[in-house]
Amino acid sequence: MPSARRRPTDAELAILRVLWAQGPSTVREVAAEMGRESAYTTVLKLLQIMTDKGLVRRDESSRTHVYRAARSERATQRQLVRDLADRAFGGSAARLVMQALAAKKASPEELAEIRRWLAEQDTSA
Amino acid sequence: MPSARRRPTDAELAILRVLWAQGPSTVREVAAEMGRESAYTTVLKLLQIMTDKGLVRRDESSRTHVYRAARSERATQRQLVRDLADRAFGGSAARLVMQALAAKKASPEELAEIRRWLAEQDTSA
DNA sequence: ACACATCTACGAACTCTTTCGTATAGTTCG
DNA sequence: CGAACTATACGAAAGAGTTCGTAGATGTGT
Repeated sequence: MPSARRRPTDAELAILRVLWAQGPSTVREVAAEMGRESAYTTVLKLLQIMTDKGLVRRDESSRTHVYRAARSERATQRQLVRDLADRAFGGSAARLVMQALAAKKASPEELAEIRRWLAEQDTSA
Repeated sequence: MPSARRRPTDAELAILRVLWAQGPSTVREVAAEMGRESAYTTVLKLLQIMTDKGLVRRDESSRTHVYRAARSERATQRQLVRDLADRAFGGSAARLVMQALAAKKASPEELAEIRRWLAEQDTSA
């Protein structure tokens, strides 16, 4: 039973981002948020495919279907991070972390938040 | 002038990992390291494509060409992290970091290393 | 020289992703 | 009703990625 969790493609992720930000949405709402970059039917087709893949759930109770992300943003983020760690960092999340900190300057506030997080880890150890 | 830096595909990344670990290598050496997963000519074809894309450099001075990664492992890792941050974390590396720490348990040693890194950032600020 | 091994180049097939046009059916409102 | 609008479904094409077989050139050993 290969429940093989595949990572969302780029286009799929773009749609998921809208669903996470806006909550359950119709095709039109998603398409509107994505600007004129992609035609209405392109978004529709993607959402249909994503429904088949289990990435989104579809409420068909009204004629205009409403879609929502099947997995939370956090869970998906974790999956993507894990995947990247495996593919490019020998499975080490810690090494990924240090590259991440180097890749984009984090604001002092963000650094503080990370320190806080690390401190919590310490006390619970 | 689209110098558009695209991220390496999965198969390309698998080859880059071998080149980073082993240094400049022939097709045969790369293929050997990757096991029987992919045929010799598959690796060859990939390396040819990667040469065109500028992901690897090819030394043709001897009949058996020698390939090496065009960019360092670190630089590529940073690019991948930045790309993931943009696609899934609203561009925030810090948020990516916290998901990374949550996604895979880091060892105490790794956590210590991260703290050290953060401390350095502090003094240089 | 000949047989054999090894190398690169190339093309073709197959899959996956992305895009959008068209068909068709339900809804609204004059 | 019927015209205009809006929805889903579907097919098809274009592009990207991956795989590998075959062809042809080059090197090696007897």
